[in-house]
Amino acid sequence: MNEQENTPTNFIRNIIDEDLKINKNNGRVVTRFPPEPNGYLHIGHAKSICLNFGIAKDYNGACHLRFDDTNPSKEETEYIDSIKEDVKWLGFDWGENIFYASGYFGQLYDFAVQLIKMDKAFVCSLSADEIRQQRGTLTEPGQESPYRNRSVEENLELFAKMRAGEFGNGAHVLRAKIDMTSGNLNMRDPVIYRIMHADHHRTGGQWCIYPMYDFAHCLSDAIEAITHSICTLEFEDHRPLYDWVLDTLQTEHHPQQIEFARLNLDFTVMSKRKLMQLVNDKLVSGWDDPRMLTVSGLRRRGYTPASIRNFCEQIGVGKRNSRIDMGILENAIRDDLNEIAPRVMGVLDPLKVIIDNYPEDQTEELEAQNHPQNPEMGSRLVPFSRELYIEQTDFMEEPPNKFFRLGPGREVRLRYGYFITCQSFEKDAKSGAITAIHCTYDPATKGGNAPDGRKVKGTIHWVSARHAVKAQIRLYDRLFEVENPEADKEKDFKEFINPHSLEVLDNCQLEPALTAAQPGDSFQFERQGYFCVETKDSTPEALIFNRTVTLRDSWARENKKG
RNA sequence: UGGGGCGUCGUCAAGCGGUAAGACACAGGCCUUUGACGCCUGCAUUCGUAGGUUCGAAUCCUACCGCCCCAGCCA
Repeated sequence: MNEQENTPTNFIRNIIDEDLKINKNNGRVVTRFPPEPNGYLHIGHAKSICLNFGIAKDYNGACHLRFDDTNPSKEETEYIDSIKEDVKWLGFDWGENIFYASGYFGQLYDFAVQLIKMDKAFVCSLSADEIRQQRGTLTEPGQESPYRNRSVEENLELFAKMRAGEFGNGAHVLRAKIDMTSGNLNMRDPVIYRIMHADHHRTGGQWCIYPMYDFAHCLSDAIEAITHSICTLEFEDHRPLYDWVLDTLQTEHHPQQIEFARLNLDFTVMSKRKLMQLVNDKLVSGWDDPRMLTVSGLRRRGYTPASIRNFCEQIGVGKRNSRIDMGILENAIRDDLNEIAPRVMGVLDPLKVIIDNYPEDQTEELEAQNHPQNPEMGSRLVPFSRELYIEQTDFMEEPPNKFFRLGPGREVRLRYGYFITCQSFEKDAKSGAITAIHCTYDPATKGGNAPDGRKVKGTIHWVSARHAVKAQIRLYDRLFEVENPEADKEKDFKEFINPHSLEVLDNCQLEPALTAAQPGDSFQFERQGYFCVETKDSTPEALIFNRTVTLRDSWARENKKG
């Protein structure tokens, strides 16, 4: 499907439009997506990616991919690789503009020295606990550190020694000298450098002091001459510090920080920390478990890049804390797959049908459209024979009036096949389960049309038993049972995991054309939903499909209503 | 009791002083060899509340009310 040509506007685009009007930044627009490589990207990051790269694209600007790798104790190369893969897969291109905060460590160090020389920063030798105690509270001002008035010379010397590795972790920190009485806690002489004897995944053992976010981020933005630095709401309180650093250092560029509301989705959690817990506690199979709202999970589940981009466009960008309905995400993937997925027949829960008046050893090849709305996608031949499988749910012993499917004496159409009428059925005496049904077919209705013009209300899918390919199908449901797993203050979010979020069906019967399906290929199993070939576990000998999303089912809804 | 934000349909969200877009959801109807898709219709006399300014306010002013974020040597 086509993505909308004109992206809906939002307050950030309005700001940029205004900036352009007054020729701010000489008309340049440069954004950046700055992930910390400490986890996999999720749908919330996708929103930010679409926002930043989308703006760059629409304003003929650029969007930098910059890894905010200032904390070696949490970051790993594995995450860098996955992030790059995910951004690319989503359809965005950073071109030459890939950067690392760690690439600026030298410059950042020099900026810190400059701050010290301006008497705007000092080495503080208080412990972490002491600093916390002296920071004050939300309503009381903090106290100034006893080390606040060290001489510039002493600060310079101490900072050099910090860098040289003469002190252990935590012995000293470098703090900006701002205002311990500020109502904004971030301005109460924030720590901007800490000692951390740890190898960095990119700079190795070169450094044993690392800059804090508030110092590294704004300066990285300035170094790259970013024009609009878009981040989430919780950084609103940091903006004064962002501006303070750049103003005091009088950097050539001073990007504008703009905050927007992060994405929250119903029935899931959206923080890397919590997603990591699910992985580590083995509650899911990994970061790319198809139930995870990670980019890699969605990809494995069968979501397309276009569907995610459309979703991000539909939800908009604002400053309100909101919670988006899962239905919007599902609608986005249905919308895309409806256009592009070939149609195919597969029976998830098979029920044997014997067509008593069909010759025992006969087989026919019936033509089926790959996409009824798009004839260009062609057709295929589907084998038909005396014994078939239909969906267990397509037969009822005592069907209600509005049930359009099979029941004793009822006639239905087999899609692209024949009209069949149920004559009798076999039932397991003990369990009461229907084990097989006997039908007769009308040879005149081949292909699905009755020459006498008679109509049937129902059309059901089927598969020839003799020709069927057996496959495993994994059905997914929302990972959590409650709308907001994080809302309960008493209970841990993991207690709300939906025990039925994964259901594995091992006896599915598919039409033989599916043998040729390749990992990642998506199909619509008619009347069921969209499914894709599992990328990790499926083999040509043992096909495995993931259900991406069901089709809308107004019959099920009607039933629920009662 | 400090500082920073936010309050427009069930859920998102436009709107920027001229008389409430759109999307999803929902309800009806049409179409149908997918109870899918598609199509049509309906869906906020009202914008957290109360005042005020104005010919005119969701948009400006004032005061309340409610919700979110901040006390990492995390980002």
